[in-house]
Amino acid sequence: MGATKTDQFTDKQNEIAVLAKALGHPARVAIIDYLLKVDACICGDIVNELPLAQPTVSQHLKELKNAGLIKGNIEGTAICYCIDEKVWSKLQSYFTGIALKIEKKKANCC
Amino acid sequence: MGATKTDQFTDKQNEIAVLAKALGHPARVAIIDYLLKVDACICGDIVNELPLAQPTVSQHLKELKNAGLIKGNIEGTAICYCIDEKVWSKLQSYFTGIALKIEKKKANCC
DNA sequence: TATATTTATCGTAATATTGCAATATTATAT
DNA sequence: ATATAATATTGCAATATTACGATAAATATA
Repeated sequence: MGATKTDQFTDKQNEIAVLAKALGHPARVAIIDYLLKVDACICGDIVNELPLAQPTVSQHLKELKNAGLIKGNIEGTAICYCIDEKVWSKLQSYFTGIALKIEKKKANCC
Repeated sequence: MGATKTDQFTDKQNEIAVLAKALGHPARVAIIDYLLKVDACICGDIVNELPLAQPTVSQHLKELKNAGLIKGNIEGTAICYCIDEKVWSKLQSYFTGIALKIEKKKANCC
């Protein structure tokens, strides 16, 4: 007991859950914020931008990368982290879809 | 050690993280899916729709409620769960905002 | 009041996450 | 080759999550 029953849910449900979970920590939201703010792939500065030790930041970056939210390219001794564009449109359409469904009912609701 | 440093991040970052974390489990995504599918507030059936024991489902419902993603009204011996509309537009605009920012750059990126 | 029904809470075990110091790895520069 | 810089990995302690059986609480109905 204690292990998520991934196989009992649909691929789509698991995919959204993985992406949402990756964003489910303020440090990781902050990393995304920063990557968007500097409007470029950023090499290095991320650790200095966060109130956490270097290994902790590295771990959060790894989780964001595993989920597919960012990607990292090696640039000499530094690593260049970028927003990975692909999945973000999935998230946008997921939440836009929900917002549209919510718009359309209103009636049946308590 | 081991406790999230919530106070080191902005309210906005923490808010998104809380909402994302609440959706960071396939069972909770499935609950949202179901509430949207039946297109109404649903009293009762949720446990039967999920491959998990009743206490587990109850716990997931509680987490969704704590995050503000759903709300529950007592209806006699049953409880009526609904999508809570407020926060979903926040999520939509958060992800739409990101998608727009991603559209606008493309150039500076590796 | 007694019984059935529905949902919540408690207790507990298994697993996962968070954070950091210490260490290792990788690439550049000297 | 050696030193320097940047990032990753390891190991560990604290905390949180996940799941479920057992039990409690609340309401309806006989």
